[in-house]
Order: sequence, then C-alpha cells, then structure tokens
Amino acid sequence: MKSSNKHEKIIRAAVKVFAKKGFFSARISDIAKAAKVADGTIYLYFNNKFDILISVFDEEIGKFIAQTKKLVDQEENPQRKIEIFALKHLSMAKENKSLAEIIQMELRQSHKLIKEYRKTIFSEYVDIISAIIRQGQTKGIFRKDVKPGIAKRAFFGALDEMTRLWVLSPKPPYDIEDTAKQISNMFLQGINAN
Amino acid sequence: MKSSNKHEKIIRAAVKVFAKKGFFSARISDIAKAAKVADGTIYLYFNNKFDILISVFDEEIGKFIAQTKKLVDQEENPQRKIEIFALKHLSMAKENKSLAEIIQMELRQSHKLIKEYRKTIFSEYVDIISAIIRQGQTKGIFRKDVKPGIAKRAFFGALDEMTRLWVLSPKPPYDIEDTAKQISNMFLQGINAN
DNA sequence: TGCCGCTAAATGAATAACCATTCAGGCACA
DNA sequence: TGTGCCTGAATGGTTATTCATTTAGCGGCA
Repeated sequence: MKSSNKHEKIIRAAVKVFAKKGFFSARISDIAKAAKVADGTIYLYFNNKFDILISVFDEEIGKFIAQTKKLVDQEENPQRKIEIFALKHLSMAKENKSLAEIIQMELRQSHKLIKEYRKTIFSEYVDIISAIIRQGQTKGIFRKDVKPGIAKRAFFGALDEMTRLWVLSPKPPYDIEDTAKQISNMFLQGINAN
Repeated sequence: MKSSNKHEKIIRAAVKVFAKKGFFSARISDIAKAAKVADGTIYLYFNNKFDILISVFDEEIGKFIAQTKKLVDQEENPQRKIEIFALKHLSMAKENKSLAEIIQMELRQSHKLIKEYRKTIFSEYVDIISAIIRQGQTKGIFRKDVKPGIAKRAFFGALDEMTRLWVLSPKPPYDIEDTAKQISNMFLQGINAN
C-alpha cells in the first residue's frame, strides 16, 4: 500500500467531515474513522489539524482553479468566456458539494493564516474575471466606465451567493445551466457598451 | 445599575471579541474581560456561549434589517430603491465593521442552528430586493425574463462580496458611495427592460 | 441620621469534560 | 530478526460552566 494512497484517503475523509461539522467541531477521530485509519496515523501524514485544512485547500481548490483557467483560455470571445466561467463555477458546486461547503465556511474564518491564504488563492481565481473584463473593454465590447476591480467582485459574489443556495439546500432549487446563463446574461447586459 | 446595562455591555464586548477571534477561538474570559465583568456574570445573562452569538445576531442584525426596510419603503421609484439598498448595505459594513465581520464569518458556519437561523433572517433581508424587482417588473421598468429569486441573490452576493473586501482590508480600498453607485448601476442596466 | 438585616447581583476559583497530540508497542513482510 | 508502517490508549492542556462566597443596595426602625 502506497503512502500516497493514505494521504489521499485522509484528505477525502477530511473534506467530508469538515463539510459536515465545520473545522472546529470536527474531531480528528472523526476524520480517522471516516478514512478508516487510526487517529495516530493522521499524524504520520500531517503535522496537525490545521495542516489538514490547508492541504485540502491547496490540493483540491488548486486543481479546480487550474481547470477553470484552461477552459477560459480556450475561448476567444469575452462574452463567451464569462458564460463559461459561470457555468464552471456552478458546476463545481454541484459536483463537489462538500468542497463547495468548505470554501463557503472555512475560507471566511478570521484565523490569520486562512485570511492570508484566502487573499492569495482567491485573487488568482477572481483575477480571471477582471482579465476578461479588461480584454472586453479593449475590444470596445464592455463599458469603459466599469471598474474591473469592482465588476469582478460583483460577478464572483453573485455566483458565490448562488453556490450558497446549493450548499444550504438539500436539493438544487434551480437548474445549474439556467442559473449560469441568467447570471452571466444579466452581468453581460450590465457591463455592455452600447 | 440596571441589569439591561450589563446585558448590553456583554453583547458589545462579544461583538468585538467574536469579530477578532471568531466564535470558536473566542474565550468566555476574553468577553468577560472586554465587558469588564466576571466570567460568571455572563451566565446570569446568557445560557451559554452559543446563546451569546445568537443574541448578537438577533439584536444587532434585527435592528439593521428594520432600518433598511424603513429606508427603502420611503422611496417610490424601484431604481432608486435599489440604489438606497446598496448604499445602506455598504455603509453598515463601514460603520459597524465588527458586526459585518461576524456576519461574514459566523453566519456561514455549518452548525445546524446557525444554518436555520441564517435561512430565516436572511430571507427576510434578501426578500426586500426581490420585492423591489417584482414591483419594477410590474411597472415595466425591469426585464420580465429575469427571475427575482436569482436576481436578488446576484445583487446581494455582489454587495456581500464587496463587504468582504472591506472586512479583510485594513482600509477601504474603494469609496463607499462610488461602489454602491457602480454596483447598483451595473445591476440596473443588467435588469433594465429595453 | 445611623444602624441592621435582607435580597439580588456579582465574583472568580474549582470542576469537569473534551479532544489534539504523543508514543510505547504490535504487525507484516523481507 | 530487522525495518517501517500503523495502532489506539494515555497524556496534558485548554476552557466552558458551576457554585460557594462576597458585595452592594435598599427599606425599616430607633
């Protein structure tokens, strides 16, 4: 049995347990049980509880951001790029509900390290949006008086709030694709140059 | 010395301590020290630590929602209503940073009670927006194909994400009124009927 | 006014529970 | 038998909550 195997098993278990209980209420023994290893084994692969959380962020969220970038890069048209981003974001929330839940909850903690972490990793993600906006402004498709720094947050915030709905509800109250279309549509009309 | 005085002192101290450390890392003795009372005194006014958090929500957030409703009701024009809502929301974050911080963090916890709580109190708040949208649709000002349930979340999410920026940054990176105007402007153009 | 006794409020040290982390030993395979 | 991985009970530190004791305020009485 490869050690990497166990590392992964623990990460996967942690995603589930953190999502269900939140970081502080989750016990190491919960994670151990879910991963089917002994409590002590966890400390062979991670330094401490916090380190598990950080690893979840790094490995799972990092993967997702890379995917999104790649998808967006494959498209030329800024408007289509926006639509793709929205759809990818919401699909993630649907397909990986536990991870979405952790992003929702834990990345907003006041813990210093998490705050720093959030700034770094999320800037990278949200800046995908502002890059698209600037590109569209250069091409004359988007209004020039819209500040990319504000617009990117507005768009991300809208998607994030929809995600919250998914996370809180047992069943998706709206269709993912409809929602992505509606949100990006509204946003595109909002920043559309006449 | 009135007992209500002490209740309030504790609540105010709790807002500060929770904002700084987060609910789980905040110690009762921290709150007691900040409120200048003995640890035990807190239990004369609250059942337990969680009860303090809930009271913070009830009393402080409740106050704020009532204010917002009143402001919005005083205006007739749906577009102006939207602008007023945005400005009020962002002003709150600026003027009461600690409270905004707690809303950002704690209302997203996975704790069952908090989840329930969030649903109830936030529906009330966000439904102010959907009511405005419906009103505008009836008047023919807003697009009819926009779903109020989605649009309200998009707008709220945009504001909430800007709030997060305030909360995370030591100094507001954008001017409140500019931001409120930019966000509501973008949103209004986005849902504008032609 | 000054004193006494009573009640409610406040105190903070002691308790008790919880749980992250450690580590002495066990197991399996070469 | 030696090596490396794994185990899970024991440890120790932390902190919410309790409660025996103190303090403050008040009314009645001489």
